[in-house]
Amino acid sequence: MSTRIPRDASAMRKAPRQERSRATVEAIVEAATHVLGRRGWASFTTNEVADEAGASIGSLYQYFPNKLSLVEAIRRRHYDGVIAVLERACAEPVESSVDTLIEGMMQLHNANPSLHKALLEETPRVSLSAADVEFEKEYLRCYRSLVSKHRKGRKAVDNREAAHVLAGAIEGAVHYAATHGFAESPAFKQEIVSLVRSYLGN
Amino acid sequence: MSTRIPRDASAMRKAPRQERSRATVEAIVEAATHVLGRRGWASFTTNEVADEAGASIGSLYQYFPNKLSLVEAIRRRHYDGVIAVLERACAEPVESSVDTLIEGMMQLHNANPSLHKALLEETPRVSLSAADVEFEKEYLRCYRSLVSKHRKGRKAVDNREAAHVLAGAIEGAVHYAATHGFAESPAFKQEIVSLVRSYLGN
Amino acid sequence: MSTRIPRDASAMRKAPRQERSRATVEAIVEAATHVLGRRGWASFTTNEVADEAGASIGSLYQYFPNKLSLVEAIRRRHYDGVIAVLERACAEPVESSVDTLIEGMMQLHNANPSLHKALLEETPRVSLSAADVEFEKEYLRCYRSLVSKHRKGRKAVDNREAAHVLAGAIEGAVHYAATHGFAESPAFKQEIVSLVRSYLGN
Amino acid sequence: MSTRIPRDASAMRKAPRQERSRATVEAIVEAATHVLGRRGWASFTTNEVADEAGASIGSLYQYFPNKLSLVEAIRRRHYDGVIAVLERACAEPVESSVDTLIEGMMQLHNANPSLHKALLEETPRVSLSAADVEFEKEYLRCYRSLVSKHRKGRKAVDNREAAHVLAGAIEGAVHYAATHGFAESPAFKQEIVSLVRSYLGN
DNA sequence: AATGAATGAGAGTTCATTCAT
DNA sequence: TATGAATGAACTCTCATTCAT
Repeated sequence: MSTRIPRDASAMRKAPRQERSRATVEAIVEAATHVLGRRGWASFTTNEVADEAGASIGSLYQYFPNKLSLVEAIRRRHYDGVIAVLERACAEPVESSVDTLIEGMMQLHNANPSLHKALLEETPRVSLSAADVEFEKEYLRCYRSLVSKHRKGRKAVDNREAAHVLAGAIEGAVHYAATHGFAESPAFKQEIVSLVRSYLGN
Repeated sequence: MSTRIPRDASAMRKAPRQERSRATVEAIVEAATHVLGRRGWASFTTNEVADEAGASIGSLYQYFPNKLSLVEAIRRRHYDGVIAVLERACAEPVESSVDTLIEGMMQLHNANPSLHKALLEETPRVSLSAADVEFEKEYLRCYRSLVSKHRKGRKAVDNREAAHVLAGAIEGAVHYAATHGFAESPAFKQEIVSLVRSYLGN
Repeated sequence: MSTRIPRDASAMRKAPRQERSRATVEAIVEAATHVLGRRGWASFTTNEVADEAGASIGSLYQYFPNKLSLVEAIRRRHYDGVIAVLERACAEPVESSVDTLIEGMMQLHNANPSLHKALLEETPRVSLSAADVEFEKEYLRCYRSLVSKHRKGRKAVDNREAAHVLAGAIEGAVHYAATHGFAESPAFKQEIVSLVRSYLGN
Repeated sequence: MSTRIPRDASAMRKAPRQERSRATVEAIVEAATHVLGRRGWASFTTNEVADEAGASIGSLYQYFPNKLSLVEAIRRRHYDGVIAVLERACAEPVESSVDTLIEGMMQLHNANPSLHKALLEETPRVSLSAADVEFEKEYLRCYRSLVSKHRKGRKAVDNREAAHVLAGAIEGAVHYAATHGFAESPAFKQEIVSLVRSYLGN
């Protein structure tokens, strides 16, 4: 069935109160991650997720309002990883920050390539949940901070635009690497680094 | 039903021989394009495509072995557009080639944003059809030629790597522009151009 | 599952064009009638209907958009029967019209008591389909005509109100008879007739 | 799930002994009444009832063996109201009794129309619980008494039949009024009164 | 006595695909 | 060659009910 897309996919149906249920939710998200990586979105079924989590399908739906919300939970975790990498890079001195950034991004995407392919290329994006908006804001804040650190004296408006371009370009290059088998290549990584460096003027 | 993905998605079941058949096939691909843009992959149904094409579902399956092959046909057309842009850029003198390239890519993605979103973010990629491989080869040949034209005197191996990075980065930046509402902004386009120029050393 | 009620339950998804499909639709409605009578609404399942009709579940949904639409089709047939009885009664001379009316109504409800119980007491009513409105209009037209034939010289407004009351009362009495085991009793029928007669003033 | 109907729906699992329990049971029935009126039978869920009652689902099942028993409790209250109206009417002098009866019935059905619609048209009737039988007996006793008061000198057998017919007709007419928007109309009420009066011979 | 997490059978519905006409 | 009726596996999701705590 072609996955009628609901609008409210991001919210959890109810928060787990007891310790027991928190573990259940955790196991479900864990299982969903495995299943999505293994099968891809097209064959991702809620029953298999529940099975793998060792929970009943009923329990799954007690906490997740629909299939898509499982993937949104996974996406949220991915976002957390991205933000962490960005913040780590920002905290570095200028010289090493780009290296740290690209290294971190490559690791993130290469940790589970098929999962990220499914997440980025197959799963329908829900139309801007609150969490999405929050992520985007944080994400761009980091990129802007990075850009302005490298390009002292430029106009803020330009830096803002540059942050967008940089974000898109890095994501594209890293994703390309991950899907074309260059994820482990240090030379490829270096090449991305030099793309970023030359753009930022170092 | 979870869209069991077949292997032979790209081949057409049989080539249309008569004039009438060719028109039918054309109408079907046209319709598929509309439906995919309108509904997204999740609600893309072969019956709606046949309907919109003014053909019967039976006729559709006479020419396309399965649902995915419809999308592959669309993707092929997109590829043709990409190659055309690349070749146009290559044919230009060095100074204007980057501008032409980015301009062309932006137009391509912005002509039908929802279609491209569906094509790039939702539709499962068939595992390397012959056409895919062919496209990739041509695509990279163009990028390599572009890179080497700008970076005279560098080693071929490095240029090959640079071509990959450039391809990924441009795709990422352009896709970012298209999905974040910057597609019409000349300033954004200029920013991408300057990313590419600084990387290529001009 | 507690039968989320859809709004568009009355329309058929598509009209059967060929002879073959007309037969299928007919068989499905027939089967639905049996199943509803046998099981009641609570255990009325689309799969059993398809089974009993000798059709596949897919065929059923090709013509009926959802479970409720099956019952609406049945209800429409019941309505047709009611109208037929009313028109027959109207066509009679005044003296025998009430008798004919009650007789017909009793037969209608007693032909398949469990079906009518399910139809009238269990099945959710869809909020006023076009067919419903049409039926109500015709239904009341008949009752008004009946009332005014008996009560010459009364005001039309009063007759209109009387038609409503009469309709409700007859339905109630007949339904009571059917559900309490008096459906075959001529004495009971006569008692209803005398209720109606005394009200209409004959 | 298709609402497997249990036999023992009416019995309460255990009688509430303490004051607190009695309050809980009261709150649950109250909540069930609201939910049934608000949602209709199709979307009436035990979990929502418990929620609205401020009790846990476990507590609910401590006092009510199943979902249907909740509705039976509601139905019992409705029955009590009906009997009260009937007894009030019986206690009146002949001249005013019919008026009192119809007035009371109209009020009863119009107090919460959607609840009564759900109760009478949607909720499956359990096959003759003891309470049902008890109610029916009392109900008919009242109607018989009313009939015989008006129709002195008729045969008891006829009066018994008339009581049935009258009960059915009044219920039908009142229900018709409630579901067709005439519940507040004094003229409509008068019309029902005159139906009853003419039947009873006054 | 009360809680609420867990269960899971089973329902409705879709849609890619086939094949008789 | 074209049609469109027919198929049915497979999937999502609900909710009455139980039972460990």
